[in-house]
Amino acid sequence: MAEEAIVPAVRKRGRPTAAERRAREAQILSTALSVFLHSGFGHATVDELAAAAKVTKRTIYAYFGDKKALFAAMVQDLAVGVSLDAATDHGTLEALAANIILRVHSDELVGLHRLVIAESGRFPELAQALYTNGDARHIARLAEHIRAERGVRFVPLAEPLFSLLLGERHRRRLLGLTPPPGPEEAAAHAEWALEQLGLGRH
Amino acid sequence: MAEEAIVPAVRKRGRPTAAERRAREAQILSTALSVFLHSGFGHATVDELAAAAKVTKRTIYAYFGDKKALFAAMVQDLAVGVSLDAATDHGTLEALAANIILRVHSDELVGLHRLVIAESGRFPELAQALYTNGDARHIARLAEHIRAERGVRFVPLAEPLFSLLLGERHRRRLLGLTPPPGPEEAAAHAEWALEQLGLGRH
DNA sequence: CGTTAATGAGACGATGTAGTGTCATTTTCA
DNA sequence: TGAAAATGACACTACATCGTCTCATTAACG
Repeated sequence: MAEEAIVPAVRKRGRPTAAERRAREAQILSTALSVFLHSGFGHATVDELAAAAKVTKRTIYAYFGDKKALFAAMVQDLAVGVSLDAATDHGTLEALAANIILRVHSDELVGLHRLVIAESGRFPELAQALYTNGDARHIARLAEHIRAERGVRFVPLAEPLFSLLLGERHRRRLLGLTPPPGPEEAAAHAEWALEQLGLGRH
Repeated sequence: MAEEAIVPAVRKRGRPTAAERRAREAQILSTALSVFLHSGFGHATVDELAAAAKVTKRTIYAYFGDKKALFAAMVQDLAVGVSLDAATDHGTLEALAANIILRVHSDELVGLHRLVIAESGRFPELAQALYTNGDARHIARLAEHIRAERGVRFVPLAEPLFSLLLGERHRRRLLGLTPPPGPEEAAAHAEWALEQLGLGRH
């Protein structure tokens, strides 16, 4: 997604400074994401990964060892950044719910889930990392807001609420059958889900 | 899974009868499932598929053309058989719900979903087939039973009910993080889901 | 300023695997 | 009974792609 790093793209020979080295590493990890998301682990070639990062294969192998290690490093790196942006922290439960819907339908998260589901046999630990930093965190957020805005006795509804927020729409999205919803759709669906569980604003 | 076909394994030369041909084709499709489920589309080799079906590559190519066509034929073939067994037709809504939970957690359906999600970019039509013959059919069954046992005004709850029946447990199952539930767990969870939506037996 | 680390460029070897060709063999079908 | 279909066995081609190697080049570092 983000083709531009903080430091301008490094593309020259010679020994790099420490900062350049870090920038290059970040650049590889970042572009690897989009390549893996687009092609999957099996179909993405190392040449493709190198070209996307504007680096040679030589560098990739020097940095990460091999393709699997790069993949693992990428997912680990992402597991940190994937968590909900704190921007939604101060909204209402309704707003948070709508935001979560938009987030889980994003190309980034959908692609990551597809990738990890596909490779869950070969990279079991990645699935755990993704779930912990993704769904589990979303549910925790919902629980916080429910306690603050509806009362502690409604907290157990956080998980079913999350399930309803995703719903069939998200299953179809994972299968590539439906496009992501727009903001209005997300808001409407959030309201509806809250109603179903008796969490609607009365 | 089912290594034994109805007709004994065909392993001889010479021109086969029409029945033998059909049996061989079914055998290839059946063993292809287990191979693809185990290795994924990319990692499964045609030699592996041939060996599993006790057939030579030559025959596979004669029957299906190429690897992609075999994969497509397999999913098409399965989409028909994957639908709920009619055995649950005469039970209560509670029993149907519990049965659906067990079914969607089965190795077969979970593996199929993983496969199709992984290849959704390359085989979009397979995703549609799987959804239509899987989830969509489950929801339709639920709707029928809800109308018959609870009243027509509750029919719109069929879809959210299905979402709750799957819930986080099923998402974790897809990621390989949780084993399938047992019958008691499934029944308990079904009751709980029905309660949440006001569909519980009172 | 010389040494050396790090890289670009791209050729290269090794390997795995999709798909085909050949030939003998066995069985069906006319 | 004879021709043709279908298959097993398996060598073989074609090709993609992982990972390494060589060499020149540039800049960091002592």
